[in-house]
Amino acid sequence: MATKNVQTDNALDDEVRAPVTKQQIIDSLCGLEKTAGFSIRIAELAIFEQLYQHLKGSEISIGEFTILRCIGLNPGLRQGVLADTLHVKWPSMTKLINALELRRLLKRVVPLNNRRSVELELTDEGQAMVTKYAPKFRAAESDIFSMLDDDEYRQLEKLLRKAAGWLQE
Amino acid sequence: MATKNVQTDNALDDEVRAPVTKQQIIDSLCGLEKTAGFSIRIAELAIFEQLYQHLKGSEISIGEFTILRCIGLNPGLRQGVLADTLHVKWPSMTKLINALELRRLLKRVVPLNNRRSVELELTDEGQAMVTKYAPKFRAAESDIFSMLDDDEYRQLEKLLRKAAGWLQE
DNA sequence: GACAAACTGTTTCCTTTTAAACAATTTAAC
DNA sequence: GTTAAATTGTTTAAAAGGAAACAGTTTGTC
Repeated sequence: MATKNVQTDNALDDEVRAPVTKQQIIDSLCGLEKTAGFSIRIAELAIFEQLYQHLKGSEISIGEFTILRCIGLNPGLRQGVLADTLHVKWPSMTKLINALELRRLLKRVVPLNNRRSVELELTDEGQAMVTKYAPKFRAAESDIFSMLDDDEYRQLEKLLRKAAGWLQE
Repeated sequence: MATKNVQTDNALDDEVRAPVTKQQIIDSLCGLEKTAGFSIRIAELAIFEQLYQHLKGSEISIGEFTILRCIGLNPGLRQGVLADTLHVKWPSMTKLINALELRRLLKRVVPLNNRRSVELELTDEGQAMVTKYAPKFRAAESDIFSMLDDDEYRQLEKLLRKAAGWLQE
């Protein structure tokens, strides 16, 4: 009896299904209908791995830069609104803002008319940091999305913004 | 002296910069050039919050379903390749696969010709789970992306897939 | 064949993120 | 006015995720 050779069948199968590449796996799932949710997750993770590589060694992380830029463009922004906008939970935002405040990149201002809330403003150092790193982020973005031509990039941006905006409130 | 009223200036500012909505903050950042990286992150987070809501109470999470579907479409898939494809680290994949194996939704098969590696296959229960939940995921997807018409949806999927695929290897 | 190097996963430990409970302030109802 | 409910953040405890070190297996070199 050849009972010892049970696994041989699998060894045979191996030759059939052989080396599966990441691209083939992606394609197999994307071949199904309605898989933008999957695609957007994979794309986002891939893009942020790249962005992290581009910017490692910087004084600020991607998330910190985003927070500073939001505040710079919207002075007086409340902390909770910022958290909700960026889809991070309030406790996480508390820690992030604490760290940035300690580094004197932003200020907490408690307004007279609502002492529960916290309004955020950049310090001069914070503004300088945004100014310094904005070009680096733009360059990284161009590099990472080099597989798309200008039209495709704009189209993608438009569609993403429509999706994100719609789901926002 | 009115030194006590220092904060009054801020109270005045409040009226000017007033209530900032999430949409306005998104718009302020998207108004800049080269912000697809930001948009894709916000969109992805928003979409997965929705998807989570649609599917909470299910027997399997979004990630678990994705793993099972990948294995179902690519039987014999190696664990490390799957991890790299889905952009999770190997230790995380070990935990996920352990849990799914304990629930008897998949099998680990160690091939004779390479006893280092682990090939993954669905059990009948695992296959049944995929079959059961696939329609629910499709329905959730349709609902979540209802802001896009068919053309826009297909275009988005195409662009995301191009970006993800390009960055994959 | 024996030893070094590469491959493939796993374990351990630490950081980050989240959920749940808490505290302070304001608004609303009576 | 007082008390109940809503708003806005913070703290604490638990879960998830990742980096570094580890272990077993295979391949290549002498």
